[in-house]
Amino acid sequence: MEGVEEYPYLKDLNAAQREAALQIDGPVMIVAGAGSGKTRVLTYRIAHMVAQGVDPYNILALTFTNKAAREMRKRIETVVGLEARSLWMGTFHSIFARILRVEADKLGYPPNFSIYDSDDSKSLIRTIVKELKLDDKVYKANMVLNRISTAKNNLILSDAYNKSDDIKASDTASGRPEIAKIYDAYTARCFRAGAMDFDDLLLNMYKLLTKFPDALNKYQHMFRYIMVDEYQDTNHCQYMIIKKLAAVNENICVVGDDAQSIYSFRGATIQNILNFERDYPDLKIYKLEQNYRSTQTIVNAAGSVIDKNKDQIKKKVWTSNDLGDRIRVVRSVTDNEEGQFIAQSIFEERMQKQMQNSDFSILYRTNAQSRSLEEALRKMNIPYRIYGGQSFYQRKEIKDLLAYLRLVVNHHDEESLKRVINYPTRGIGKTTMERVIVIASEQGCSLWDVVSNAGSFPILSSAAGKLLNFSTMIRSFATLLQKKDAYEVAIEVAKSTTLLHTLNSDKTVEGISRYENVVELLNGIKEFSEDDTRDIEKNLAVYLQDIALLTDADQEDGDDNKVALMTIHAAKGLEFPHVYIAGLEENLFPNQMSTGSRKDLEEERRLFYVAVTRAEKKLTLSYANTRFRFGQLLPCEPSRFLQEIDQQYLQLDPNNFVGNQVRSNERPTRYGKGPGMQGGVRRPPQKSQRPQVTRGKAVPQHRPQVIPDFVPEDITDLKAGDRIEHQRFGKGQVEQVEGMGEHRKATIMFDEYGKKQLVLRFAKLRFLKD
DNA sequence: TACTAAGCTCTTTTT
DNA sequence: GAGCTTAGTA
Repeated sequence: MEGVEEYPYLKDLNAAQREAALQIDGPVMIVAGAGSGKTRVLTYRIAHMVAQGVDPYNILALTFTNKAAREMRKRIETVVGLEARSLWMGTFHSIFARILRVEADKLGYPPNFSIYDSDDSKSLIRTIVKELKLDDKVYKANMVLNRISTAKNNLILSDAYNKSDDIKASDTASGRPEIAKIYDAYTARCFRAGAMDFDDLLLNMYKLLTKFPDALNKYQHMFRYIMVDEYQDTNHCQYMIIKKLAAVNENICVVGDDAQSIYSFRGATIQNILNFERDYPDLKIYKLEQNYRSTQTIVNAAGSVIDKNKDQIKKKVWTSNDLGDRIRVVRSVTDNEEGQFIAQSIFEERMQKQMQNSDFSILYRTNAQSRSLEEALRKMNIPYRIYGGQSFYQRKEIKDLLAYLRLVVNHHDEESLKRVINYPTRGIGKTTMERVIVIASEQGCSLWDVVSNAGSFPILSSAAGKLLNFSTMIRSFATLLQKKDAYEVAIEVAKSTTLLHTLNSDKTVEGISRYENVVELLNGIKEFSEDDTRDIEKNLAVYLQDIALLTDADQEDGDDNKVALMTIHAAKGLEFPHVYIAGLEENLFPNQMSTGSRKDLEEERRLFYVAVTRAEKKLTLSYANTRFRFGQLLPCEPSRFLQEIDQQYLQLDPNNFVGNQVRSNERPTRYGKGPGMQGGVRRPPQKSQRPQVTRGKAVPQHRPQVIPDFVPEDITDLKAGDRIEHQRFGKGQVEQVEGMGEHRKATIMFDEYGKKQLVLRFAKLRFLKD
């Protein structure tokens, strides 16, 4: 190809990759199988643009995770140099937040708008449900938020939601006719608080582009080249925004793999790929099918599973790599044993093959699974790092300080105000806050407006002084914003609110760690203030908006050599020489919530595909016969995926049962009652989907015993030595009973939980006659 | 109003 | 097991 010698980096690409990288003009779709060098193509594509004289400032590259964005920026920097800094590269949410900050006034938001995370959103929904006097058992925050989120992702505003008969019918059918009202109130309240939730960042971007032609024009010309990674994971709103932005230049390139679409719960739809072909009939499609990452065994095994899906674009992923080892399948008796096995195995591999800790990764379906794995790794002194899970920024002490800072920047931020107004305690209790909330909704103003004018509301008279002190304090912090940097303001807030002092005086292990966390946060703010590698403003408001979109996976790893633990979702885009997939059990992976419909099951299968294709050299699949879940020890059955994998690729552990496992005919019941998730009851799996019952060794069924009636009267003559059973903690032996009458307390040694002290009046116990 | 223990409810995945 | 609510007590 002409001129290629000028760009030595192109030597790193194969023919298909090179074509895709060189085609920088016009609409392009790159269908990239797992491990096919997608990031490499994108990197060199951008490098090539810059080499061709395109100003990086005119390039917009959207990714789904900060990790992916940072990774790509780093790679581009090594090819292009410092110029890469002015690239518009980041997640949808962070790029749009940056733009909306500039354009906020057009939409009626303050430039310092707060970003509500899902906890804030849920808490707001809870308050609204309460205020509307609706049953919070029916209108569960999670469920309502999902519903609102889905609507927003499909560009259905609360007006339209109210007017749509379809929606009304389906909400009524599911027994929740008032969702429209909640949606209304939620939107109004967020707006009143000067806050956007995650979905609003997308939705408002869309509004900006549709309602303000000058803004549309500006960004259409600014983003001459647009690239979207993981296109299969975009939702309708994101699709529409991209379409708008690309409408003038049509230099748009999307990269995706339908087999790795694992975010449909977030509104992602395969429809976007089909729409893309329809919208740009003259588009060029490049298929990257050669896998450079994994052994033949792994590539083929992954293929043998994903082939079972009906919804897919057929493609043949292949590799010229070695055949490699077979995939090991390991059975353990309990989840703890599973952890021990994996830890042991990593230990041995590391020794025998001189591998690094960072060569290993353990993947799982749900965050809760990390606990038993962690324990085992810790016992074997294997350093590990958990990605995702409870994020640093979700810890209480961190949220507290951040809430103060958010409130200083945006006084109207209701969720932050509610969080800190009485922390540390300053005598503003529940009753007072309830009154404040009532006044605010009567007056249609924010909580801050009420708090800072507490004197004018007689009903608040007793607390007025305290409320005013609080608002004066917050205001005084706000005046600092002008003359001091983010770090100085944060320090001042942490000190004057006595937050730092309170934490520092708690000398328990947890207390010290909380204090250290806050100090770490403050250091983070300092770093941010001093960071000059990014071309952005550096005040507190920007910092807050930045970190609102950060997850724990985004913290710098440094040079650490640790085993990586994460959910499969978090593992997307990563690769490791040796991967363990833990918890391959029916109802866990595939997840219970997803075994109802074919679509859901196919998404689980794609998830499995993603997990398997993270492995380069070795893959170990693991499952346990029993697992502690939902507060109970439950029996587990091996995942159907173990049977779906072409058995020729598997190496069965001598003591494992895959293929000849006896299964119970009964599915474990879903926890809790009531209809299933979105829109009614899920169908039970079809008979044919169920793996067949064949001969083999029976697994003991540890079905939890249901104890119908715990009657407190039964235990009036409880005494030391009695064997009892508690509704929650199970069986145990009474060690000591103290106190008289109703106020007696018992110290009980529970078999499962160790020693506990219970107030007998409340304890739901019954005697065991062994 | 603040604090505590007990009880209840949920338990997928992420920005 | 975690996070939240409720009820009782100080």
